[in-house]
Amino acid sequence: MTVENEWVPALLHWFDETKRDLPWRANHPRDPYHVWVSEIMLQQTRTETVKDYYVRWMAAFPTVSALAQASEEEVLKLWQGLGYYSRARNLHKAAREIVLQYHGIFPDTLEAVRALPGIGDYTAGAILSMAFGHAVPAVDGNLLRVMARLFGISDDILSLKGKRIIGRIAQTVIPQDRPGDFNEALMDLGATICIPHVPRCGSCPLKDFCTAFLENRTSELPVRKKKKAPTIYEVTSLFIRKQGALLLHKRPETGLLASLWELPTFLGKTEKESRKEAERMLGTVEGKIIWTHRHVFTHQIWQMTVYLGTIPCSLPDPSYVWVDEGTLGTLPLCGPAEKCLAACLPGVILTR
DNA sequence: AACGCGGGGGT
DNA sequence: ACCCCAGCGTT
Repeated sequence: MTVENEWVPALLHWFDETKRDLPWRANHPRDPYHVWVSEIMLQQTRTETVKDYYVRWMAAFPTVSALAQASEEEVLKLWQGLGYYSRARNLHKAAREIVLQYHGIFPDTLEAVRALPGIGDYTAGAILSMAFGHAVPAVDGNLLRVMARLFGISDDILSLKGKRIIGRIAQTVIPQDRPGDFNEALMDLGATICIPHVPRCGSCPLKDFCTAFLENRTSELPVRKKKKAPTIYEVTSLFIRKQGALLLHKRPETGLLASLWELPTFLGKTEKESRKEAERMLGTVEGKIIWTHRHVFTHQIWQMTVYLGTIPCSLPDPSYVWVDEGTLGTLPLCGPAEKCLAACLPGVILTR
């Protein structure tokens, strides 16, 4: 298969003229640690959201070894609110591997980078191309969307087949002298022009080459499978204070919101069911509702009711802890807890 | 291949 | 109400 690639110089020229000014693009040449952290933060996360987290992260953990020396709780605290918390745990784990196995020097081969926890095909390609100049495509949602439109590919872009077809084309056309710029140019184009719903084809540097534009198919491409509907849970949480301390629960080390702190929280199919479970675990629930909230995850919805609770005579297990209100700011809180406490404990510092 | 895993912004 | 975002790991 031959691939017409006259669009590549047009893309690179457009990138040279209009590339976005982002915190992780400040250094030249790019530092692999900086590229790595930014790419992990950007997984499934918008650029605007990442900016502030990235700046705070680099101030706290300026190098791989600084990150390796931090505690997991510090790392999670900086990640609080960003979501997909295994990303933070894997960054931390990988930093320790890099220190132990590579003397703190970021590895520069595809095999070694790809083997680090939290780094898949996309992130490996991004780091190798941007930090080391290797001709490896970074196949993310932007690249898949842009290429599907450019070449009129109607396979599901998230299927293995779709990714394989597009990845092969990208590997063929990626310029050996500017692989990192090529990947970033496609991301900028995907983020600002070739956007998901209604692309801004009028200002696209590739419109003369784009199958979807020329055939008026931009509304049909790319093809993606629909996601399944979330499960709805009724949730009872308890707000229990004792002498300036608040009863919190540390979530398990795996699963949803792993290792984050929350108000004691109990899920059920019905409100009554979740409240019964709260009673069984911690004793009396007072009738007073102090806060309600609908928290939407990707695949679950929590219909939450927070009650005032009485002080239990005993705690079920060591994951329940009385936390002094002055130290709440040092704990990584999960989203629902952070929102509830911001509303119910005005004036208490929740961020370090 | 399907699923779990967050949170927020856009339409 | 959806949709999607600079995806990865597990099953």
